[in-house]
Amino acid sequence: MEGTFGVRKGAWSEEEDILLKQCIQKHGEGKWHLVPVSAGLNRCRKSCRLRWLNYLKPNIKRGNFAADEVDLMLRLHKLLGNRWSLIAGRLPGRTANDVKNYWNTHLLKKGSSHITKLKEKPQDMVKVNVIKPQPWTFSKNLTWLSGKPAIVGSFQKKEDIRDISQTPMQSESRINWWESLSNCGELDERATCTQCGRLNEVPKEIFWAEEMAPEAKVVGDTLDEDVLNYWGDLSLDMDLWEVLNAE
DNA sequence: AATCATTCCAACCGCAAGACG
DNA sequence: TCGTCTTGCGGTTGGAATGAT
Repeated sequence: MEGTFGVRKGAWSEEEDILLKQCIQKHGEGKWHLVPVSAGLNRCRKSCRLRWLNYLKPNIKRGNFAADEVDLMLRLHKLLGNRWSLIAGRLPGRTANDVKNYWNTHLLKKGSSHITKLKEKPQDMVKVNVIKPQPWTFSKNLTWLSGKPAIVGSFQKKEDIRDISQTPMQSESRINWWESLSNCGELDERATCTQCGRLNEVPKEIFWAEEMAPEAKVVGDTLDEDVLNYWGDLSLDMDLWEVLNAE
């Protein structure tokens, strides 16, 4: 399994995986042109990058796609076409390769009923009123009832609550925004969407909804990670919005 | 049990875009 | 402005696994 210049090709061995993992844990992602040498791998940089992104990277979700993942995939594909990386960006733990493979094997070839239904819709139905995503924050009167979900507040548009002068896409604002939240002591609960009941879904609702009025629940312990996840979701929605807005 | 067909997914390839000198 | 290098993306392929006969 050697290609030109003696570079190894084909399936990765366990030893190669370990070497690649160790290299990236030590030096971090990026600089792929340096990875084969520093990892001691007889592989091309593209092969290393692909192996990491599609298989070795932490938090990659294996196994079958859940029904809600498929549903979201179908909706996003309807909007974005074969832009697998953008679609995968909205499916936590799934890679662009996963999404593409799933689409080609499960949905495209088999003529999924979902696809059929979507194709039956007139084109003008597809063009939803996409509202530009905005950072949202919590109202000040939140109360958390221990152990049980309680509707105690709602998400409100940022300008109603706190002055956040920078937009999400301005580079430095991501950290500043997050730091300001974590320091203010007001944001100490996690939020789920009242419609789907899942964590971190509010940004998605912002993206999909034609009306911007998602009520929110407060349901859990303090998790800084949740706010960061929210922020990650929001920036992805901004990416999608920009793509759609450009077309 | 053997053979052939199909499915599925990891990996490869070529291209485009961005960074940089 | 141009050329080179690197990265990231989508399309495609190869082969292992599974199912059918």
